Amino acid sequence: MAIDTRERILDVAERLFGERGFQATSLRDITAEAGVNVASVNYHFGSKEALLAEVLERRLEPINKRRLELLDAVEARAGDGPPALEAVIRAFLSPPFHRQRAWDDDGQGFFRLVGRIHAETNEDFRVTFVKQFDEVFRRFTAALHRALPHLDDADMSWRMLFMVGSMAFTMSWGPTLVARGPAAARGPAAARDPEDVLESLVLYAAAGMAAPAGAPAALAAAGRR
Amino acid sequence: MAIDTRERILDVAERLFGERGFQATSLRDITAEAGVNVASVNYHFGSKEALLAEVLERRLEPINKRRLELLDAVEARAGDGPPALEAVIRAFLSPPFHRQRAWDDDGQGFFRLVGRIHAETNEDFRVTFVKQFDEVFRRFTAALHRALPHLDDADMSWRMLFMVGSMAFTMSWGPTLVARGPAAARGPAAARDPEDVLESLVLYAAAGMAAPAGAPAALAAAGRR
DNA sequence: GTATGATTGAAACGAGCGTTTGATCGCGGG
DNA sequence: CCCGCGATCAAACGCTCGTTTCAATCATAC
Repeated sequence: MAIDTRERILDVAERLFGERGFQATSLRDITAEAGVNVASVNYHFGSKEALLAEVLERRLEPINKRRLELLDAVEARAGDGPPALEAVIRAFLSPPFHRQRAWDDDGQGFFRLVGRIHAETNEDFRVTFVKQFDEVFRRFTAALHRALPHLDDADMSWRMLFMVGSMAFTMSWGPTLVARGPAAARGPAAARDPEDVLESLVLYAAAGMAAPAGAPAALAAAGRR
Repeated sequence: MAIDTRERILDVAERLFGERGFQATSLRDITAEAGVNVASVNYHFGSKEALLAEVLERRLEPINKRRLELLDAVEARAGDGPPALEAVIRAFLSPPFHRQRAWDDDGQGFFRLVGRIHAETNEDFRVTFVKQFDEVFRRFTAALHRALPHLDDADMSWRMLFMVGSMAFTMSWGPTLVARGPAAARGPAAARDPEDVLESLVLYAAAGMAAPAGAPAALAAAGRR
């Protein structure tokens, strides 16, 4: 019926998974909206989980490729010296945002899906999901270590987790807050361009990353407990 | 059968919702593990969603109360001057962490649940969920505005979103990464005390919050695009 | 000791799920 | 012309879900 059944399923699934979550979206919801038969999902993808994997990979692959390209450029510019912290962080954060030209764009489905996926599905799927980022994490960890030599491995790991958390949360909640959030989180100009939010996030993450390393609690304990 | 059926259900539900997510946990899973009848959930709570709401409220209410107490103390100490940024942020971030004495503690269920819940359930539930934080957000927004007068409303809203994102993500993924994360996110000392992670997060968030305000993209566009 | 209202129990309900089946369609190559 | 094959379709399968029913049980006050 459709020009390309596979593509139609992927498009609708991306949007619905993003809007309602993976578990809460049924294959019948997807296929009805795409105007295709229920069986076509299992025919083309094998299972609902495999469909999710393909939805994610279709978008994440180019995003992670772009991240590495941008990092290459930043490191080339730095030569032998340490790369510029803000540039490294921008290389990491900007690719997913550049799919999102406006908060109510068509790309919103994927945008929110990526935010959601970090907290959904089971432990096994998390491991699979994380694997897609292995090289990206390795490269960016190394670059950030060069830019921030005062951080040890543990500090760096946790701070990267903080940064990813800010990003994921913004992608997941940004559209909600802009559209109809609580008064406290909706300033007069809160609904800014996604590009502005990216800039804001880059500044925030760069400052957070560059914060002085704290003493372990074991050492500070006497003064605090 | 049990000493208190209600309490047993709440305890098990908290843990399973945290481990597997809300949608992926069935009432039969919960009641079987709690050793009570399936019907008792609907008898005591009315529905599965109402059970989730009660699981959350049981923990969030004291946490938010504690946040406001700590903020009161910080503001009292500041007198008429601006409150100390790091102290305000610590007042916000520390209460949920203080339930989590170790990464494999009993409190882990709730810890992960709070992280999860930010990305799960439907849009309607989000609104309900956010309402629980109305006063907390208002008070902390005001305090942070006093500590950081250079930020406008929009900047402040987004940066608070970033901070909450780091917190939620850490609560959701921390246990996973500590237990069996990817090599890149597992330094030799990554599995530090939750208290250390809290300190790390406070430093990160304080530095991020204090970052200079960026120019809107519209103004910076010429130089960037 | 029995009446009473709260609680628990086993069983079933109807709906919806992901998946499978087997017939049918459309169409390019022999 | 029809064969073969990938794609699509309606229908059904088996299962699990949240919820409901209604009888049995318990604790307590009289």
